[in-house]
This record gives sequence, structure tokens and C-alpha cells, in this order.
Amino acid sequence: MEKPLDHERVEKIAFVLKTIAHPMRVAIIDLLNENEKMSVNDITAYLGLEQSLTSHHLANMKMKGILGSKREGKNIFYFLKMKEVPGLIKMLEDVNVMVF
Amino acid sequence: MEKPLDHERVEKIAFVLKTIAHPMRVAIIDLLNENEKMSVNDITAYLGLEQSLTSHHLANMKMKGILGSKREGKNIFYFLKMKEVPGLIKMLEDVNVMVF
DNA sequence: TTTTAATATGAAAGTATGTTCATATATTTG
DNA sequence: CAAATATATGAACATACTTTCATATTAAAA
Repeated sequence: MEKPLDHERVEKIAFVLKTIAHPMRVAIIDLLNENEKMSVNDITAYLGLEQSLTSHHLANMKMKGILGSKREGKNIFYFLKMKEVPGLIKMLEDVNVMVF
Repeated sequence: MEKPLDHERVEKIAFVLKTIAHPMRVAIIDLLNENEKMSVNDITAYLGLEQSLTSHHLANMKMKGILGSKREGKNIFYFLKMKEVPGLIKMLEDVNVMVF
């Protein structure tokens, strides 16, 4: 039997989960898992969102260490930085939720 | 290259993530991963919470299919129901979050 | 050097989530 | 059956998160 997680770990785990626990964020992460890097415009267009909303979500995930970004001329490309994250989503890919 | 997740899947994944994205919930899940089943009292005592707060969290996770419960006399025991969930936490066990 | 394209930012509004408190319900025990 | 124990519930409040909107910034192109 393993030791229970200590308080700090629990906080960190919840922090990461909270950061990605939103449909738009999951979609963005999935996209970036398949594309290495994408501009804000591409993501916005691909997901059919509003520019500034996409930007807010990206900035938030970047601030929290999930994503990174890099300017290339007029564009800013975002990419996955926290390697554990796509795995989480993969693990839930076939999850079955009755409440839906 | 894999197909992007469809809208419904994204929603379901986010739904599960949202349900567990809270330190108390992570701790409860971790506890139930190591104990098969636990009474509300045990969980409350173990985590040092308030009875009714524990109860609210448990009820919420049960309603959403993460946990199940079973009465045994005076006690009600909760247990893990959604098998994918402990794996998510395991996957983040050693995650490193700079913002902290 | 003005205009256009791409992205960011901040504040306000809207919505959802977590917590507390007081009380209800169910089960066992004396 | 009255008291005690274990758990649930609902409403009020507090806090956090998401979205929108208007505007700022940066870089490229005309």
C-alpha cells in the first residue's frame, strides 16, 4: 500500500487539473498534441472561437506552465510544455459519463 | 496523426476533470484508491474536514459517477467507481508546478 | 509612416463552484 | 421509544472562473 499524497502534492495536482478542466482548454491541448505548435489565429479558427477568448485561455495556460509560446514574425505560436497533460486527456478519451 | 476529439468527447473529458479538480477531491480519491471503501466519518477524520463539507463533496462526485456508495448499518461507505480516475492522479504525482 | 493583421489586455458582467450553518433523516442502542 | 451516532440537505453567502467588449500593442506591408 502506497503512502497517501502529502498536502502540497494534492494542491499541485488539483491546480493542474483545474487549469485544464474546461472544454475549450481540452480542445486546445488536444490540438497542440497533434500539431507541435499553432498560431492563435489557427487555434481560433479551428475551434470557431472569438479571438480574445482564445487569447485569454492560452495566456492562462501559459502562465500556469501548461503551454509555452514563441513569436515568429506577426504570429505567436503556442505549444505544449507540460508533458503529462496530453496523457491525462488520452486516459479519458473513452470515458463514459452517464450524466450526459 | 490522430483525429481531433469530437465535441462530445471534449465535453465529457472536461466534465470529469472539472469534477475532480479540487484539492479535497483529489485527496478523497487518493484515499479511496488505497482503501477500497471508507465511511464518511473516516474520510472526514482522516482529512480533518467538516462533516457536511465532506458530505457535499462526496455527494457531488457520486452524482457525477466518480464514486459509489453503500450503506452498512449506521455507516455509509464510499468507493471509487470510475476506474480511470486514480490513474489521472498517479500521472500527476510528480508534476512540477513552478507557480507554487 | 500610415494601414493592416495578429495578438494581448483589462474591466465589467455573467455564471458556476465551494463553504458554512442550521436542520433533517436514518439507524442503532439503551 | 428516547437518545445517540452517522450522514444528508438546502439555503445563504463567499469566492472563483468565464465571457464579452472595447482598446492597446506589436510587427509587417503598402
